[in-house]
Amino acid sequence: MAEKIDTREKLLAATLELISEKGYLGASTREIASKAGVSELTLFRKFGKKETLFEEMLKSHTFLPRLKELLDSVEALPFETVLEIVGMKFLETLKERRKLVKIMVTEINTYPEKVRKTYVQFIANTGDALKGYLQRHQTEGRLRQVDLDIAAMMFLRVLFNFFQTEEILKKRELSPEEMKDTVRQYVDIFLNGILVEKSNQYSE
Amino acid sequence: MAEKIDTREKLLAATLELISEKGYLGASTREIASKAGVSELTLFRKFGKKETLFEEMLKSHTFLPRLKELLDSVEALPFETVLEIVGMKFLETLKERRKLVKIMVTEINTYPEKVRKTYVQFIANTGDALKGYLQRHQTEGRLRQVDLDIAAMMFLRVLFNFFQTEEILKKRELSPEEMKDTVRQYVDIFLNGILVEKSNQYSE
DNA sequence: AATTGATGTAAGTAAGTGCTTACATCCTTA
DNA sequence: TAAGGATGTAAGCACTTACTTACATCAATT
Repeated sequence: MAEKIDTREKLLAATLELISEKGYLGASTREIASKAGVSELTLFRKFGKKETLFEEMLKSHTFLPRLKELLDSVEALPFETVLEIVGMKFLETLKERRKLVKIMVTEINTYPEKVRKTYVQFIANTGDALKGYLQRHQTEGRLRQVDLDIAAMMFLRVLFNFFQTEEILKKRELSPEEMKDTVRQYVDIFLNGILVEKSNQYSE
Repeated sequence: MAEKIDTREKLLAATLELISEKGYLGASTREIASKAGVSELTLFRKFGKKETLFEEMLKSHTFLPRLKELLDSVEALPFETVLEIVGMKFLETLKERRKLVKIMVTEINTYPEKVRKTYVQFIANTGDALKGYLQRHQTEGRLRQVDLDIAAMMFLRVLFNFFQTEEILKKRELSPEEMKDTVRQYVDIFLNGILVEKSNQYSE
C-alpha cells in the first residue's frame, strides 16, 4: 500500500503550488485536493486541518544549503571565482525553490514563526558559511577589516532582492547567462569593496 | 460637510492598516469599516467594491521619492557622506511607508500590475536618481567603469532587503542609530567597490 | 474468506464573505 | 422651513469556506 505516502506527497506538492499562486487564504482545501487528485476528505483525514497541511508543507520542502561542503571544495580557487560560484549556487537554489521562496516572502502574516524559521534556516546558514570562508582570508590579511557578518549578508541581500524583483515581482524567468552576468558584476563591486588591494582589471 | 473627505480617508487608512496586517483576503470589508468608524454600507457607497477600495488606497498612499532635489543639494559633499544620506533617506522612507511596503511585498498575487507599479515608481526612480549622481562622477574618472544601473540598484537592493528582513520579517523596530551604523558599513564596502582609488581608512 | 486500512461519494453544517435593499436620521445649505 | 446629501441600522442574499458525518468500495494482509 504505497499509496499512503504518495497521497501525502501529492497533497503537499499541490499545497505548495496553489498557495504560492494564490496565497494561503486564496487556496481552498477543495482546490488543493482536486489538484492533488484526491478527495477533500482525504486531505482532512491526513492533516486534520488546513493549518497543519501548511505547516507540514513548509517542513517538507525545506532548504538544504549544502554550501559548507561546496566552499571546502573550492577554497583553493581565486576569490572572484569562489564568490561567483557561491552566488550562482545561491541564485540557483532560490530558483529551484521558487515557489517556497514566494510563500516565505508572501505569507509572513499567516504563520510568522514558521515562515521566519524557514527563511533563517536558508539565508542565515548560507551567510554563516560565507562568513567563515571570508574570515579565513581576513585573518591572513587579504581582506580589509570590515564586519564580515555585515559583508557576507550584504552579498546575499543583493542576490536575494535581485531574485525577488525579477522572478517574483516581475514574473520573469532568469536565464543562466543573465544570472551569471549579474552575479559577476555584483562580485566585481563587492570584492573590490572588501579587498585590501585593488584588482584594477577594469581600469581603462 | 467636511466629513465627506474625512470618511474616505479614514476608510483608506483603515484599509492600509488592515490589509498590511491580514492581507487582502484576510481583511474583511466589515472589519475595515469598523476600524474606520463608519458603517460597512458607507464603504460600499464610496467605493462600490473591495477591489476599488484597494486600488484607491494604493494610489493615495504613493511614494514621493524627492531624491533628485536632495541629491542636488548635497552634490558638493564627499562621496561617502552623500551615499550615507541617500541610504538613510531611503531607509527612512521605507520605514515611514512600512505598511505600504509590506503590502507591496505581500500582495503580488492580488493585483500584480498595480503593486508592481507602486514598487517600480519608488525603487526604480530612486535608482535612476542615484545612477545620475554616480554617472557625473564616473565621467570625471573618480569611479571605475562598472555598470551604473547595476551598481545603483545594488546599493538599494541591500538596503531594501535589510529593511525587509528586520522590520517586516522579524517585526523589529530599527532605531535611527542602528540604521545609521548599518548604512555606514554598506556604504564603506560599496564605495570601496566602485572607487578608482582605495580610501584605506580601515587599514590596520 | 474475512479483516483491515486507505480511499471515495454525497450530503450537510456553521460561519464568514462581498454586496444589496429598505428605511431612518441627521446636518447643512438654499 | 424645506430639500438634499451623507451617513446610519437592520436584515438578508447568494455564495464560499473549513470541516464533518454516514456509508460504500476495493486492495492487500491475515
